[in-house]
Amino acid sequence: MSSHAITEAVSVGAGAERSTRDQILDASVVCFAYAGYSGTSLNDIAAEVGIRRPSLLHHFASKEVLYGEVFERLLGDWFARLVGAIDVPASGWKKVEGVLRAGFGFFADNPNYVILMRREAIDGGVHLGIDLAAVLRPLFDEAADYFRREMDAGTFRQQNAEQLLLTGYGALLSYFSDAPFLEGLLDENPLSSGALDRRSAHIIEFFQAALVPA
Amino acid sequence: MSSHAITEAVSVGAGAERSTRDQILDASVVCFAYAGYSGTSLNDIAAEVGIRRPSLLHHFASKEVLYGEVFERLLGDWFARLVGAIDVPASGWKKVEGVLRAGFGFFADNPNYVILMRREAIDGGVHLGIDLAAVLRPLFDEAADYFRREMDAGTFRQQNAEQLLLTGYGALLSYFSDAPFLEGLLDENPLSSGALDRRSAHIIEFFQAALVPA
DNA sequence: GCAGCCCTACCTACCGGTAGGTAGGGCGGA
DNA sequence: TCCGCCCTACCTACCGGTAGGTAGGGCTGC
Repeated sequence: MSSHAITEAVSVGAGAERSTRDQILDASVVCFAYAGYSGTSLNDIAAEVGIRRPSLLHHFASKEVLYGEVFERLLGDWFARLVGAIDVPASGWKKVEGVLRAGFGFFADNPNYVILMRREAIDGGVHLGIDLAAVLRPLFDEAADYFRREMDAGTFRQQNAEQLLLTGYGALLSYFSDAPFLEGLLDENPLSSGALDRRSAHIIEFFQAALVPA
Repeated sequence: MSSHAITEAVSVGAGAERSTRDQILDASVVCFAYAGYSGTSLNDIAAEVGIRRPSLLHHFASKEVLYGEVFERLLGDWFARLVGAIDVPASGWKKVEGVLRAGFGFFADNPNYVILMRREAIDGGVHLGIDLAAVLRPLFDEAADYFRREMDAGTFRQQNAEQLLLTGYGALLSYFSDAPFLEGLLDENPLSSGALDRRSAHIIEFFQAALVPA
C-alpha cells in the first residue's frame, strides 16, 4: 500500500511521547481508511509505527480485535461530539444548524474517520462485532421525532423526517469520503480550508432553503 | 466471502445461455461489490461461475484486466442512461426532475454498480487505469452551467451550482451504497419497492423545495 | 528476579498467475 | 468419408510471494 507516502501524515502531530499502543491505533486509522480492512496488512501498520508485526500482536490479540478497537474509539469520539451539539438549549432551525455544523466540523477534523465509517456502512459491518446501526438508532429516532414536532408546529416544511435525515447523512459524509474522487471534479483539494468553508456554507444554505418556509 | 449466500443472486435471471465470459463478468460485479477489490479472490468469482481459476484467467488476462472490464461496462451503461435523460427537450425543474429520476432508476436497477462506484470513489480510482472524475467531468460542468443559467433566469433559487451537484450526488448514491447499514435504521429492506418509492418521492420533493422558489 | 516489550524464526493458508495436458468441435484435403 | 490439424475451453499441479498468527529468546528497567 505504498506506506512511504502516508508516513508523514501519521508522525505529524505525534507528541513523541505517545504509547506504542496509541501509536498503533493512530497508524491503524490511517491504514484502514486508506486501503480498507482486507487491503491493509498488519505489516503495513507495524511498519508505520516502526516495529515488527509480532510486536504489534503483543498489544492486540488479532487484526479483528485491533480493527474493533479503532472503530470503538471512532464511535466514542463521534457520539460525544454529536450529543454535545444536540444538548444545547436551542430549537427550530438554529438547533439543526448547530448539529450540522458539529457533524461537519467533526468530519473535517477527522477525515479518516469518515472513510472508515463509510467503508463499514457499505460492508454492512461484517468486520465489526457491534451493530453500527443499532448504536446510532436512538439518536436517529430522536432526531426524526424532533423534525416531526417542528414540522407539525409549522417551523419546517412538511417532509418525510427519516428520509430527510438520510439525505443529510449522505450530503455530509459523501463530500469527505469521496474526496479523492471529488478533487478531479473541483480542480482543488476538497479538504483545503477554502473548499471546506464553501462546502459548509452550501450545506447550511441548502438545507435551510429546503426546510424553512420563506 | 461466504459465496454460498450470494450464489442465487447471480444465477437468477441468467437465461441459461449466457457465454462463460459474460457469466464471469456478472459474477465479478457481485463479488467486487460485495467484498471490494482486495477482498475478492479470483477463486471466489470462479466458484460462482462453476469453473476453476485458471479457466477464468483464460478469458481475462489478469484480475486487474477483469476489474477494468467490469467497470467499463458499468460506466457505459450509466453514461448512456444519463445522457438519454439529459437530452430530452425539457427545461427548468422538469429537466432536473427527469435526470434525478433517471439516476435513481439506474441505481435501483443496478445496486451493485452503485457500491462498486462508491468503492472506487473512496479509493480514488487506484484499481482503475482510467480517471473516473475526468470521464464524468464534461457532464458535471455541463450540469453546473445549466443550473447557473436557470438561477440567473430566476427559475431556481441562487445556490453554488457545483456544491448543489455534489449534494445531489451524495443524496442519490448514499442511499444505495449504504443500504446494508440503512436497513438497521429503517426497519425495512431499503431496496424493497415500497422503500424505493418513498425514497424517490422524498428526493424529488426535497430538491424541489430547495430549488424552486415558492 | 522478573515483568514488559520487541525481536528473529517459523508455521499454515491462501493469494495471483503459469505450465502443461486433455477433451472435443470445425475444417480442409486426400 | 475420414484423417490430420488447429482451435477453444477447461482441467490439475505447481510457482513465488504474502497473509495472519505463534514460539521462544534477549534486552531493559523496576
